[in-house]
Amino acid sequence: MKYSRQREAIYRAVRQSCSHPTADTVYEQVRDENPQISLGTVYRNLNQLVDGGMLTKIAMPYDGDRFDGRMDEHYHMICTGCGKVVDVNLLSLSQLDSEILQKTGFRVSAHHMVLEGTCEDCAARKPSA
Amino acid sequence: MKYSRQREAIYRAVRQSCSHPTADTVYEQVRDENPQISLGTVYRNLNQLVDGGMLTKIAMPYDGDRFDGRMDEHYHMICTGCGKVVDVNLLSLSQLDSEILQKTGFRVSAHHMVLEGTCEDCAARKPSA
DNA sequence: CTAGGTGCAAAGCGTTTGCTCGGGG
DNA sequence: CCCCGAGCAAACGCTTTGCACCTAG
Repeated sequence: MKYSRQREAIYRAVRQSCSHPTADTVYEQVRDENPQISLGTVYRNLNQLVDGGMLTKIAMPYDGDRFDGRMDEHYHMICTGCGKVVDVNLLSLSQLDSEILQKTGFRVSAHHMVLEGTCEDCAARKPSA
Repeated sequence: MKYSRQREAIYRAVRQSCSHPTADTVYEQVRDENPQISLGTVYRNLNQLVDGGMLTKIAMPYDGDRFDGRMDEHYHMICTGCGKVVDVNLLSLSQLDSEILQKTGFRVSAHHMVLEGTCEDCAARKPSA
């Protein structure tokens, strides 16, 4: 892959962020140091970086995709209060695939999981929710 | 909710199907007995039925939403070979929420999970995949 | 009679793509 | 020098919405 200043900036923006940004958020941020960049370029590069195994795309239910610089297998939770997206480390899901294979013959190759709920901050802010 | 012939037909179409149809597939099917129906009406009614707790919407990663007449909690797997979407009954996921609450303080209220892989039929058809 | 539903078409939104120009190697 | 990438704008696919007419209750 040929180097470009824009891709470099996009890659850095996602890696440095811990908010699992959307393409649009990356665009906003990258424009600071690169005012001429276009949204199309951001999408193109995000997809290239995903294809190249440098980033992960998170398909959010009912919302635009988000991007993640963490490449180890994990899942995500979205807070219905503030919209924050946080990581879930792999817990008891490891045996799931073999359990499914045994029971259904379906050989799982990827998980797309997003949990929805209320984060600690929002629970503290509004205990009734 | 006021009765309408169209909503009736849409509801029946989703309940009778075991293929987790998209809005468009429902549209195609309902047009047989209701040629004047519009796609907008199909979307409107599907959403009303989901809001009313009569159907579930399945957010497919990287693809249009699908609808499901099964209302008990379960997940879905999509075959990367043939695109078939099948049900996964709840397995060892039940303790996941409390595990997450303990470790992160995030109170889970909903799961959005789609597993990707190869179904038994496709595995038989093309053993190398 | 009237609130809510339909059909139609246009708009919305996130994302992709065709084209021409520019810059990396 | 050549080709991939950038910038721009138009197109795209799925979904929603505004509007005028219709229909269940």
